Amino acid sequence: MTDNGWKIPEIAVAVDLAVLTVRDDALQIMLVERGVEPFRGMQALPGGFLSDVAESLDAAAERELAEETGLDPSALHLEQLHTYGTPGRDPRQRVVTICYLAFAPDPPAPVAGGDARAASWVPVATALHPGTRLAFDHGEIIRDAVERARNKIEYTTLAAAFCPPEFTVAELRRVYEVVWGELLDPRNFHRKVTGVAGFLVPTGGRTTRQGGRPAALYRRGPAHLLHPAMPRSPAPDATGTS
Amino acid sequence: MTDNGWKIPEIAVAVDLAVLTVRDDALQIMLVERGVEPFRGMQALPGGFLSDVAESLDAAAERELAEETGLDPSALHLEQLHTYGTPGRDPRQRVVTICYLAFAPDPPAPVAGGDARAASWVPVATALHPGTRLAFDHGEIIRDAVERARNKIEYTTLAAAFCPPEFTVAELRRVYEVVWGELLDPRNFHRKVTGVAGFLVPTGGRTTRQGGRPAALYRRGPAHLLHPAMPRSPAPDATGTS
DNA sequence: GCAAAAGTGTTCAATATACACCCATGG
DNA sequence: CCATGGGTGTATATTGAACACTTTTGC
Repeated sequence: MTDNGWKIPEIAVAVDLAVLTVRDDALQIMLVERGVEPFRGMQALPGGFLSDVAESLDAAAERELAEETGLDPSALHLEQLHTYGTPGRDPRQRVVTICYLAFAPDPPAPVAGGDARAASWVPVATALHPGTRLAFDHGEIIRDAVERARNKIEYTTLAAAFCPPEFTVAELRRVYEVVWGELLDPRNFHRKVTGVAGFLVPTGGRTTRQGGRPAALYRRGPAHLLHPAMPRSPAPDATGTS
Repeated sequence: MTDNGWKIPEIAVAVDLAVLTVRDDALQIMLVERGVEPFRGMQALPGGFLSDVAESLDAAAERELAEETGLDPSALHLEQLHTYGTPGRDPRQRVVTICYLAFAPDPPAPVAGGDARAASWVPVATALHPGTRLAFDHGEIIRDAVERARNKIEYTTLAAAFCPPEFTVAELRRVYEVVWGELLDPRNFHRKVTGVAGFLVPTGGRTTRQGGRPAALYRRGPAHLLHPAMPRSPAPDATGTS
C-alpha cells in the first residue's frame, strides 16, 4: 500500500447481504423495501453503512444480518462475496459496498427482526425478472450471489446449509435440483452423499410419510469440502470454447 | 442497503495488489519497500488509496498495477480477491482495502515502472517466512492469494497466464508443479492438456534444446474453464473430516 | 395388494494412474 | 550411439451414468 499524497476522498463504506434459501422448490433471496430515497419503495438487499466502532467486516455483516432480517448469524453460513464500487452506483455519493453471501435453512424464524421493515423472501427468478425494480446495482449482485452458490455446492457440503437441522437425503437432493435447475438421479445421489465421509450424520430418526417408505434423517456432518465434487452437467463456458 | 442515520464514519478505501508469477521454479509475489511510516522500510503489497475520480474498482486496480509495478494490466489476468477491513490493520485510521489477485507471466518487463520504488519479485516462501517483516496484514493476504491461485488453476486454464506468450507443455506443467508443490506425471499431463479443447493452440514452432527432443510451442487458447478439472491429490480438509 | 418413495446392486462408459515404449535432437 | 527430454500406447483402477430391482410404509 502506498500513500499517494494521503488525500482520502469522501467514500462511504457499506456492507450488504445476499441471503439465499430454498423455499417452495425455488431459490429465494431476502429483500427489504426501501423506506427512504434514493430508490424509495424499491426492493433492495439488506445492509447498511459500516460503523466506525472497532468492528471487523465479518462482524458488521453479522450485525446487519441480525438487525435487518432477524436471522441468527451463528446459525447460518456467511462468507464474503464481492466488493462493488462502480462510480454512480449510489446517486448520493461514492459508496463502496462489501457484499456478503449467506445460506439460510428453509423456515428460518419467520422473518421477524428489529429493523426488518418489509423483509421478505423473493424467488430469485422474480427478483431478476425485468418487471422487478431493484435498487442500486443489486440485480447484478444477486446474479453474482446465485452463481457463487451454484458453484459452491458443487465442491463443498454447503447445500446442507439450506436444510433444517434434521433432513432427508431427498430434501438435500431437492436443494441441488432447485439451485442448479436440473434433475438428479435419486439413486446415484443417495449413494454419493451417504458415501462421502463427514457429510451426513444419521440421527437414527425416520420421517413419517404419506405413502412411501420412511426416509432416514441426517444432520450436517463436520466435512466442509467434497472430494470428489458433486457431478454436474458441464457448464457452458461463456467466455470461450470449452 | 439501509441508511442508519446517514452518518458516514471516516474510513479510507484502498486497493492492494497480490501479483503472482512463477520464476526460477518458485511461486513469487511482487512486493515494494515502504518509503514512509507506518511500516517504513518493510515489504508490502503494491497498492494505494482509491481516488475519488469516477473510476471503478477494477480500473483503480489496473491503474495501481501500472503505476506501482510497471506491468501492463491488459497483458495479465486480474480478479478481485477479498476485502480486508479489520480494525487496527492500519495504525493511522480505519482502512478498508480491496485486494486484487493478478497472474503475471515469467519475465514480465523487468519491473521498471513509474512509481516503482523498490518493486521486486520475492518467493512466496520467503515472503511468508517468519524472518520477513511484512507491513499491515499483508502476510494474511498473501496466504489467501496463494490459496486462491492453487484452487483456480485446478478448474480453469489460468495456469497458462503464468507462461510467456509461447510456451511448451513442460513449462506449463512446471507451473502446476511449482504452484501445487507436487510432481505430476509428464506423460499423463501432456495428454490431459492437449486433449482439452481450447486450452492450448499449437503455433507450429518448436523449441531448440540442449539435448532432448524439441518440444512443440503453444499459445493460450480461448477456453477459460477446465472440464474435467486438472487432477490433484486431495487436499486435506482443514476444517473438518474429509 | 397397490402406489409411492427409499434405498441397493449391477452394468457400462469415461476418466485417472502407472508405466513401457518410441521419437527427435545435441554432443 | 548415447544421454536427454518429448510424446504415444496400453493395461488397470476408480468414478460417473443408467437403470433393474428390492424395501418399507400408507391406504
